[in-house]
Amino acid sequence: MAASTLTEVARLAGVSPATASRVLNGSARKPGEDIAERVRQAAESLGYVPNAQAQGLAKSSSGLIGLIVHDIADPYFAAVARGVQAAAREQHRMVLLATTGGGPAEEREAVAAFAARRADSIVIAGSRSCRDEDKEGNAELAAELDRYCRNGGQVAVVGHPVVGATAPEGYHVVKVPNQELAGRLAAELARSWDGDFVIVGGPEGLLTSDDRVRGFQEGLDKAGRRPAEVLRSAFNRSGGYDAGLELAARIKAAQSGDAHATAKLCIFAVNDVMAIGAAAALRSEGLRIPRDAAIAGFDDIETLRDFRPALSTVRLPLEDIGRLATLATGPRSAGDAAEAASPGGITGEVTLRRSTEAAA
Amino acid sequence: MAASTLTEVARLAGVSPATASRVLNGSARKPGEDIAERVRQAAESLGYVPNAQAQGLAKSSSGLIGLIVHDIADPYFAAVARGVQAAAREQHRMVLLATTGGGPAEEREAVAAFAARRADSIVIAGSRSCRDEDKEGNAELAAELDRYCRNGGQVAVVGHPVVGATAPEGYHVVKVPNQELAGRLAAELARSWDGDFVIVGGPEGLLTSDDRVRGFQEGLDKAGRRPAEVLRSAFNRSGGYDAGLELAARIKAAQSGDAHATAKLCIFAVNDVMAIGAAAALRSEGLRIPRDAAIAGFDDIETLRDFRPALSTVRLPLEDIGRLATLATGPRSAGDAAEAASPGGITGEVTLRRSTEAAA
DNA sequence: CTGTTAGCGCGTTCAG
DNA sequence: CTGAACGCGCTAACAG
Repeated sequence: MAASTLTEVARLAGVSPATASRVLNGSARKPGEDIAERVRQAAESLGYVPNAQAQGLAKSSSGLIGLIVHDIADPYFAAVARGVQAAAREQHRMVLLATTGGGPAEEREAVAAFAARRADSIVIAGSRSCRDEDKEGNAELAAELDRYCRNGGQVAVVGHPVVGATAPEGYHVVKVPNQELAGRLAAELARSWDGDFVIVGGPEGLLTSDDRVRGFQEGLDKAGRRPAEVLRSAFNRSGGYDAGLELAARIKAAQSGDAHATAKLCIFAVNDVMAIGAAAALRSEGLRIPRDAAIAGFDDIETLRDFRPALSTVRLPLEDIGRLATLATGPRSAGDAAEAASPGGITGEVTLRRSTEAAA
Repeated sequence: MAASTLTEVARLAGVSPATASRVLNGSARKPGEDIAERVRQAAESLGYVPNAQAQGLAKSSSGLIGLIVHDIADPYFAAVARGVQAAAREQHRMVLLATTGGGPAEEREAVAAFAARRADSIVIAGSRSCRDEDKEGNAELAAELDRYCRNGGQVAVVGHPVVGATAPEGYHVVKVPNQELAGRLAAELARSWDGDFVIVGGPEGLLTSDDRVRGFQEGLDKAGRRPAEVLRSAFNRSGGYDAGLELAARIKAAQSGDAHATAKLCIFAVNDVMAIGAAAALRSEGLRIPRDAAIAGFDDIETLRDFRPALSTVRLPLEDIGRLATLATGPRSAGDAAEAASPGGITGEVTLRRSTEAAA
């Protein structure tokens, strides 16, 4: 009761399997139109569906592209995934999805699984970590990727290269100017904001977070402001919420204290989701934005754009990032075309909105 | 320069490929521990990665599960995808992702592609459509699914069966009580809301939308309220926004009109994303919620929970839905276990929040 | 232009 | 308990 095979189609059409293969798949040479039609009819009537596994085995190329994310329900990754999916579709490839929660060990597992499935390429979308506890995991991940590339696989990493990875043939990095953009955000904010700044960052060692923190501090410095204090918490909504609670307590203390000359705080959360969490915490403590504190994020997540007060942030073309990563691992021409389309690589845009307006 | 094969491992270990296969994969028969260790060492030193394509060919079972969504960046689908992914991972299966934009023709394509890859099962997460224009597409999709099931594939559809599909062996439907829940939402709203209701629905013929519209009307009826007018627009944020603009105009007209006795409107958008769009439109027209109008959604999308005013909605366990669909298509035991775990199937919960509070 | 042959890498009978 | 042979479905070299 299994699906019908090419051989069966060929038999029904009264030709050899090779001929059937030539007409049903884009072979270089075209059989006669008369016989071709017969084969097509046979295939149709049998409901023939080619076995991609067998094709892959024979051609050693699967048409599969593996995508590794921390969490597909996180809108950041969902947006990147959309780009990957769209580009894959254009290239007639299919996306294999793996979610890892961000641990290098699980990422290594995912790479191995993709390698086993003979995925033609792999896109790693999640932020890299260089924490000590991840050191071993990173090394193993690097080794796995290295082997994968040596076997002809293509890899694209968003943001930073995998820590410790040598850069073999077929290893691409889609650079995201997190640091520079965070610096520009700081510069723009410094223009309209007199008070102090606080940064709500992810765990130390998360490269994306670290870049944004560093860039923001640089921006402040160039604007002649003193460095911001950095609060560390989880790189998600709940981390932002925790940090927000802490900040709310401080703000309320300052407000009720005698030294109420303390200027208002501007909070920079290293991503939008954390910023929303922090904002929720402030609100739950009875504070209002931007009256009692300003807040800015990073990424410009689409779903969050209707949030009020509108969140100041840095727009990142997440979909393009996914698309670019995919194209980089695709056929030669596609990668070049992508490079030609956006020569400088990914770029973002500081977007100031209501949440950081100085007016009380 | 390709990956090393089982044969190479066997040669290095000085055994036959069959033996190597037996030790490296969970075969029924266990070779001697001494030789097993030698094989493992050889595999390790060669960096052997089994070829899943070949395994699949030999065993005719790929360990792949195909997931079809309208748009992976839509938080609804992203949440379902997370559940599917999690369940797949537990079963040591991998997820193949396809996004179709909702058209039956593209869904058919996706099913065919999954079938070609010999996915063991397919989960279809997007709402079904019974519009006339989709009739032909639905029929072809149904035929494709039918064939897939006949060839031993497992299918799970979230919400409604594919229109026109016979229900072959291996065809499961994860039922979602949209109608009943919408009815309960209407009932609860009717308790605290005196004014009229308006429904912002998706295009007519979108089954999920239709169910929610119908259920809401039923709920109103049972509560002794008159039926709500139904506005139709796209089943996404932008559709909600369009409808919101229209409603804003009406509300403003009513407010400035002499007959200002017109009671306030309560808007029910058939999903959260549309509700947020509608809310944004009202706001952009200078109206406030719930002062000038109340609004409720459906789904309880996680990312939207920090939205203010907090959105009244119906909580749907999206992740569980994905998980259940996946388990239903899995090994016999898994499906039964899932059924045992939630015997009545999916259930939701009406959640009233600030956006529909009657107090001005 | 078509048919035949030989693998792709692995699981799984069968003998030994 | 091990090894040799065959087949999974298809493509790519040859031969006709």
